[in-house]
Amino acid sequence: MPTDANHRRFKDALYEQFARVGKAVSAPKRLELLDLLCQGPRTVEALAEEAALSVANASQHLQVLRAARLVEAEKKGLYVEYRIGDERVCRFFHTLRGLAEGRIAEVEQVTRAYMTERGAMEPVGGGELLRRVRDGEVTVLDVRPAEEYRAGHIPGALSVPVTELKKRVAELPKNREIVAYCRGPYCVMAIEAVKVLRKRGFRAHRMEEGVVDWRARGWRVAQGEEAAS
Amino acid sequence: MPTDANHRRFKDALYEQFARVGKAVSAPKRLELLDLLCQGPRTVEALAEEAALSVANASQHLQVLRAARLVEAEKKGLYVEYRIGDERVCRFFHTLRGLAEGRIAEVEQVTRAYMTERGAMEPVGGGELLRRVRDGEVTVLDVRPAEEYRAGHIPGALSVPVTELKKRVAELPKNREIVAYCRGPYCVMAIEAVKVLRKRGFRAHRMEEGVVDWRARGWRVAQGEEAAS
DNA sequence: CAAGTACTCAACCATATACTTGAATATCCC
DNA sequence: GGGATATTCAAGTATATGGTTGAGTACTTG
Repeated sequence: MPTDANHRRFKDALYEQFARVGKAVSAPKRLELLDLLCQGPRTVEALAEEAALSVANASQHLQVLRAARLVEAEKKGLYVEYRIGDERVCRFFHTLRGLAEGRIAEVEQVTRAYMTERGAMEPVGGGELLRRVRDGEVTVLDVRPAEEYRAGHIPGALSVPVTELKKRVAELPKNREIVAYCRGPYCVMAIEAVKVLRKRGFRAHRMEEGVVDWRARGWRVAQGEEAAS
Repeated sequence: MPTDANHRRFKDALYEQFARVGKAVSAPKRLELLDLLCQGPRTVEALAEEAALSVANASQHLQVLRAARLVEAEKKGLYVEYRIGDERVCRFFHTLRGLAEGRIAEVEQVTRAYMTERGAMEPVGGGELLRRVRDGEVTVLDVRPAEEYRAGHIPGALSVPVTELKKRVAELPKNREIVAYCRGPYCVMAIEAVKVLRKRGFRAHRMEEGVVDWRARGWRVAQGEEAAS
């Protein structure tokens, strides 16, 4: 029997399976959806809205992601809730993103251009800031939408979506340093929040890391509403 | 100014850059090339041969990988040597493969079918075996082609390509346990080697892990010829 | 059961992609 | 310089893919 031909067939079959994952992350919009889903489960409509897609198109992309087993869908009454398949999927996405950041110069160019135009401050972050956040030395603000906070947040963080920040600024302690975070390094919500806070005299900083990075470090992630104050 | 539209443009540009990496790993053959390159640098011809591609086609795939900055090319006289861009690229490939293994059932089906047909033995491996290999408690055999051994091998391993094994079996110590490794879990060279060795009365085992896994653990990888005995 | 909502399906179009074939380029060796 | 070799380029083809539009399905609510 032609064992060489068999070997070729096996390899082809194997890499074809691996490529299912590759194909799933080969479209920009699917990466955006995946990124969003790493922040928490969502309905098709919500995803379409946030990624600037038609609902039908979003649905199709989600089915591709589902076929590659990267995301899962669950029918909840009238809605279909999509969620990330498991923790490793987010890790994988982050690995891909990190690789692109490290090796594709255009990534930095594109972000730098946008961030400076937006007047983004130094993207404070890194180990020291993370440690202070973890040890509770600062007031931590989660400025993402409330559902994302509920799906998972840094323990001790207050949920103040950036859209409500101006209204609720009185709730914040004036004398303590504030660290705001959102979805990650490319998310502008925390940048916006810091701008607002500084204008009002707070000592505020932005943390680049998001919940996924937090979890990746093996630190605990809290779920649900914030504890009563 | 329409800052919302700008934001959309930024996101689109950003995810498009990330997708360059995704697109690069969306074709089975490119994944195979990447896998081979993780074992060591090679010429276009050698890659085409091993991946069962025409030279022109291999060249085109390699250019796609290069455009995504995953591999690098260097002209060496008449040949062009392709190599992995950096360590992280191999890690990324391994992450992708691991994700596919963990989440796509077909991967296991396909391998199980082929492995049992080939009469593969239990895929011994895991922490304990790795430890014994690292601590030099067994004779370690690198059964890949000699160039791959030269590009990087487990310290202390002997280079005995599976193609030469039968001729050179006399060089091996009869009383010590032997552990053979090759490119990784889907590579059949070590399986073949173990089969040959056991038939000749050696106590031989296969290790699933390859050099990339070894390096990923932060252990030292040796390069060049083996030390004179 | 009728109306409304959230999602999926089917058909369609434009473009992108994998692969082939044959020619062009670059380098080495004589 | 001329011939041989390794790689890339260019053109062509069949198929796959991302996106649109409009109809279909499944569930909820009145």
